[in-house]
Amino acid sequence: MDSPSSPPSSAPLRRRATGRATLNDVALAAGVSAITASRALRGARAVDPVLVEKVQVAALQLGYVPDPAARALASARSSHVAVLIPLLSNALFVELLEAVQRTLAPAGYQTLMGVTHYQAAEEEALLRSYLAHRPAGLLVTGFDRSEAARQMIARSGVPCVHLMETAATPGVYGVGLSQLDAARTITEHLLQRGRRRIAYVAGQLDTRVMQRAEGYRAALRDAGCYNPDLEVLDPSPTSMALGGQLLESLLARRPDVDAVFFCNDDLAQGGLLAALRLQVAVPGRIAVVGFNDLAGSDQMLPPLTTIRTPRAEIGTQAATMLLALMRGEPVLHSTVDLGYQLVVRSSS
Amino acid sequence: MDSPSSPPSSAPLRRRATGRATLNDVALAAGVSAITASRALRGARAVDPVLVEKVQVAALQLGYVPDPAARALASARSSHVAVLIPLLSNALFVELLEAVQRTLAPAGYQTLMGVTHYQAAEEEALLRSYLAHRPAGLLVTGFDRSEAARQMIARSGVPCVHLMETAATPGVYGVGLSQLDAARTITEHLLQRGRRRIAYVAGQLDTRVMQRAEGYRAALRDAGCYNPDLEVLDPSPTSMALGGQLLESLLARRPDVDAVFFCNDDLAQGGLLAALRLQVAVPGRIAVVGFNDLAGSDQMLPPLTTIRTPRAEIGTQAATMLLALMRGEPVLHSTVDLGYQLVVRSSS
DNA sequence: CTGAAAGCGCTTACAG
DNA sequence: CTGAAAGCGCTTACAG
Repeated sequence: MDSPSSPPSSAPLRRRATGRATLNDVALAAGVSAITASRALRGARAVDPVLVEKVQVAALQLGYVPDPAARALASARSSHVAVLIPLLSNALFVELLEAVQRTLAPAGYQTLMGVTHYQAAEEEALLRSYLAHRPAGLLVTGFDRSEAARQMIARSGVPCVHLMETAATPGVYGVGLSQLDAARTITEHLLQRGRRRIAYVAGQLDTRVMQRAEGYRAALRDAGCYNPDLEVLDPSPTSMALGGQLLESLLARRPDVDAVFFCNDDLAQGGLLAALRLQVAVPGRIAVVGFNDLAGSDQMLPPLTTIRTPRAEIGTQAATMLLALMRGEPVLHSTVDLGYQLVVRSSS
Repeated sequence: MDSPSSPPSSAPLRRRATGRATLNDVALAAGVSAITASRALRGARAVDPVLVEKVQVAALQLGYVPDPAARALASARSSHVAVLIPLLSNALFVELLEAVQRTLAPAGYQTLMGVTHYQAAEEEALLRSYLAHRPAGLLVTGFDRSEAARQMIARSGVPCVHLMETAATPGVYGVGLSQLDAARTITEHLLQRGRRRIAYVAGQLDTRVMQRAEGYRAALRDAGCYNPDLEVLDPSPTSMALGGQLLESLLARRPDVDAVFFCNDDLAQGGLLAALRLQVAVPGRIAVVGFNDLAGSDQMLPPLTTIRTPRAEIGTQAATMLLALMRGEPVLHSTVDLGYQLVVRSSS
């Protein structure tokens, strides 16, 4: 590293001493070359176990910590994984993110979070910015994105796993569940309880919400009960307040409705509270169900029937799959379907 | 993006062509030296406006994106800011985080999030790991941490701003509010409404929760109503379910209580639902108040009286302060108190 | 299984 | 206001 033949007369001066031990210091202390120290520490390639031991001891004694920037520059791979989620205000994505981070951190990867707000343009901007950092991997939510975003991902060559949905496209990696099947299941549950005029009340209207709408429709068509007039599709962001409003206007317009399937628990919780306020008996007059089983749904009055989605497990498995891809290990199943669970409580 | 003039075949072989334009390519195209291009692009030091223009045009044409790793290695400063929060399951911290990121991202900094779970050991581990990445700045929650953590921060020399609380320690930067004053205010509100047997029901018991307890005690002592028997301090993580349980056992033990101050809205929302379930009139028999004004509190039955904390503003201002510190700009006030707001709804 | 050389793409510090 | 030189701390690719 230091060429011994540069006599600048006065100062030996390493220009900016960082104070920290470098790989060279470790190599020197262990009596090996820098590259051997590097290999010993990374566990890459075969190195004489005796030397590995020596290097590890030296590293420990010197308190050596590899410099991520140097490593990234030399290897053209950073230790960052970018994770793009639509929203942070939805507990679902927060749990997903936490599970991802819990899996990636021990493997030495840093999570870079990006929030798209369900906007294609924001997703593109985030992708552009994060891809410039040459992340080692990418985790994105769902399959629905702009063609530009899709191409950026493809061209970057960065391994990418899709969260939350399942798709059979070969070469595309994903971990999730069938939103359609889950919605069909909970709708069938309502049918089995004898409900016939079942409304679907949705906000946000992102892809997954619309996939749920399809499941709802399929179940009702099969039962000969489908009525488009009972679909309430509002593009506003979901919230408890919106759930209450939508329920109230639905009841005013269609007093004969006997069940409401809210596209998520936020909306459903608000709907339940509005029913309480309006003195609409649940499940006496209307049954109410939600989707996701978020915190609080079991505390409602009455407790909410819903679909439990395995978001933590999705995060963990997606991160694990990404880890394999980043290491160049074979991934047997490019799509993993983690299923869902119907949680029947007293609201239906 | 693709350099149009890459000489093929007889390749002078840059060993690992990344394909991306480098600063040198930009400099060449602009007819200046690399260092001038660097300065022109960063806006550092004075550069002839004519040259700046040329460099910018060249950079644009070549689709030049600076390599963060190279920059970090050369300058010994990364573009990362580490943000340590206790929990992701509390909407408060999520909003804080989002505000921080929204402020930092446009300034070119990446946010590295860490979750401590209120554990000193986890915070130390995160600090150790993140500090190895030489972050440009640090954002931590509150002032309460282990001596080891404190020293790591101090020794690192990395600019650090503390979130959520206010403290007058010189040289220590913080943006927040007085948890004690806010708790005192809402307790006084209950006193003004004629309540006398006011309970404080808390979970988690982190520093801020205990500061609120102090505010509660101070207000009650001033009014001559303080009764330690009305304090319910449970170390469990807070949740709606816990709020319900704690209210129920409190009412069983002290049926004479006429108001309950829950340490946060999670607990209070659960308490309100439990009261509904138990047919305890609110505010008829007991008044109920919370803290933070989280989503849903305005939708409860009855809507919850609470303290609105300016967490988004705290995140924004803390990030802004950190930006100044990272740039070496003077920061006039090392502590910023953003206050709070008493939101009176029907539960009190 | 091990190493000498080169270089990743920037910025620092020093001159002019 | 501008630039030639050196080097940040690693890893790649090539030999042996």
